[in-house]
Amino acid sequence: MGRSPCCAKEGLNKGAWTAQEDAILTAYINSHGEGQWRNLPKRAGLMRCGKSCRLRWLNYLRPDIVRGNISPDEEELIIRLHKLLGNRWSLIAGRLPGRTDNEIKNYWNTNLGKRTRPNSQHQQHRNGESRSRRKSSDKKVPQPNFAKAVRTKASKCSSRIIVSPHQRLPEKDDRTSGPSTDSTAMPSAALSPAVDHGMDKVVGGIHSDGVTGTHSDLTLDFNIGDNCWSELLGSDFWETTTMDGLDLLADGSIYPSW
DNA sequence: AAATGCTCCAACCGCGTGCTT
DNA sequence: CAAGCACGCGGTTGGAGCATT
Repeated sequence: MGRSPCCAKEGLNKGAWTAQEDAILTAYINSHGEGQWRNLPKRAGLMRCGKSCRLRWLNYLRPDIVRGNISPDEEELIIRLHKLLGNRWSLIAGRLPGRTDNEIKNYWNTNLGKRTRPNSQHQQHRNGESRSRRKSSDKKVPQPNFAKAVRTKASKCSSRIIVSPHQRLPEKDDRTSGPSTDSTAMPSAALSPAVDHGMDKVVGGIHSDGVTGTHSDLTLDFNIGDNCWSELLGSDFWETTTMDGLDLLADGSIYPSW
């Protein structure tokens, strides 16, 4: 099938977003809502590709984004979910309220990936000569001259900043008050039905308070098709996953037994 | 203090998929 | 049914800033 370019590339800004662009995009989405990404730049008056706008919104401007360091609980959860789901970053992100797939992917590539497989090709690539060589030779189109590009680099910080006041964070605080440091326990917010991604439905059915619940409440309804099962069976999932805390039902759903 | 190397993350790119025409 | 469109996803890259020499 022929594919048209996502947008006309001529005259569009690329690279870092300026504060002004951020403001325009935020204002537009606040008043018109998300979606229609292709037409959004034109309507909002942005010299950006729709894709770029979408990415900027989803990864940075969205009000419910949680910024700051990944907590140990989140890290644990990421590792577990990665064992379970592989590189399905969006699915994993759906289990971590306020975290974006991009952020988790970056975190994995820079931290967890290294730790779990220290001699990986990825690390060799990132640390090896190929990268430094690329840096000097592979030149892309120079970025346009922005008046002031916003470097949105997240600084290291010891505390998390919650942008949205109505965003309930994982019941971290609740749990820290108790002795529950069980490594098998998923942060309960991770079970919130925040995201439901098509075929890989990992629908956490849990009470909205995210605290109480029976087994049926906690059922992770893996709506897995044949292909996905064969993928799972063919992978090292059953070797790498301890499955402690997870029970497999005959209907294919997996629920935690803690 | 300067040069060089490395890390991290925002942003880009290309592809797959579902929906619409 | 095929073609085109729109969106979402995962992999990759660029470059600022930090660390080391």
